[in-house]
Amino acid sequence: MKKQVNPKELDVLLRAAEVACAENGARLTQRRRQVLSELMQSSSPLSAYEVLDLCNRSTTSTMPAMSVYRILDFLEQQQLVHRLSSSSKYVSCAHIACDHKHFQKTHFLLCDGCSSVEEVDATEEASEALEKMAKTVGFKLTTQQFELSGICTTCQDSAGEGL
Amino acid sequence: MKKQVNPKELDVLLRAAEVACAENGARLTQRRRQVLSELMQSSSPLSAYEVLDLCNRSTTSTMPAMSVYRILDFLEQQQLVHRLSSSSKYVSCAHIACDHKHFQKTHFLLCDGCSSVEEVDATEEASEALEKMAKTVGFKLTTQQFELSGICTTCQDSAGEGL
DNA sequence: CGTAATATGATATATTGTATCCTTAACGCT
DNA sequence: AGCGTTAAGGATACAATATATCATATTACG
Repeated sequence: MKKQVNPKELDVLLRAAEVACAENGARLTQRRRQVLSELMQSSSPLSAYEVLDLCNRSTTSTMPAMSVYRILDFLEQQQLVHRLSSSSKYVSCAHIACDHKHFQKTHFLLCDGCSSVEEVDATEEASEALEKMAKTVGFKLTTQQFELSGICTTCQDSAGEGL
Repeated sequence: MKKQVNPKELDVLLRAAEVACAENGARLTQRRRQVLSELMQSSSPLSAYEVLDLCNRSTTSTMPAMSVYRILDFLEQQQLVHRLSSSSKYVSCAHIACDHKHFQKTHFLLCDGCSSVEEVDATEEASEALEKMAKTVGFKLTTQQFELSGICTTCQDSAGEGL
């Protein structure tokens, strides 16, 4: 399970996100911050409309769905959130506050049990094996980012117990 | 580019599909055959509604969208078609007429250029590398099937020419 | 300040996918 | 063949996801 972030951690993350945007000549506006914040606080991926509901619950003004999609697109471009195509949901990037770089080789491990998502880097080994695989049919890979289903440690452990 | 199937090849494929269903105690009904047939004849993935339109264009009676989804689900269970989650589209399986077995380790190479799809088996090497990668964060993979973007041979070749 | 670029609001609509209830077709059995 | 059971498909409604477009507001910056 993805751990909950406390207010202090959240603040650190949001500041880091702001810096990251600034470095790209972009701005982390109030709305964008709000959307990102909701995703950061969620222990599992959220749909665009779930994000919308959370945003509109926590403020007086109401945001249209269109804005959420626009903002999610923006945040995705900034590598601050990732879209999971297998579920049409969004997660905040796990590497916002560290100096981690994305090389288009990030993978997502989706837990069948608790819906949590683990973001991992491709190993050189895996990456090369996939490129080689593609090469056998003449394909030249442009991106490597995919979603693998499985069972996380927590759910593996709890499977034996209780029920 | 996926090659076009001629009527004779199509017939062979459909017969093989019929046999495959029978082996599972399932039936390839007229409607299911129709849906599968449309997918087999398409050189690129089709959305459910594209399939629907093709079906309703080629017959007098009209099928509701619900039926297409039901049938696509059925065909997917029978491993006769695959759903590409990155585009919400469907392709017919490349291994209907051969004795190929699916081990939940089929991958799809999606060409950015021509939208064609190549279905390939995971190599042992890639599969193991991915399992190992997952294991480093305690994940146990349940399925391995994903979609990789790239450029196919044809599009690579034509990129240098012409324009 | 004025203006261009960026961001957001508002509204409409397209696309993808499900729920539900009912009718029809196939199958298994005496 | 007749009958009950199950599987398949039709009809309708609607939910969820996503985009197009035009108007307004905010920001950057000369």
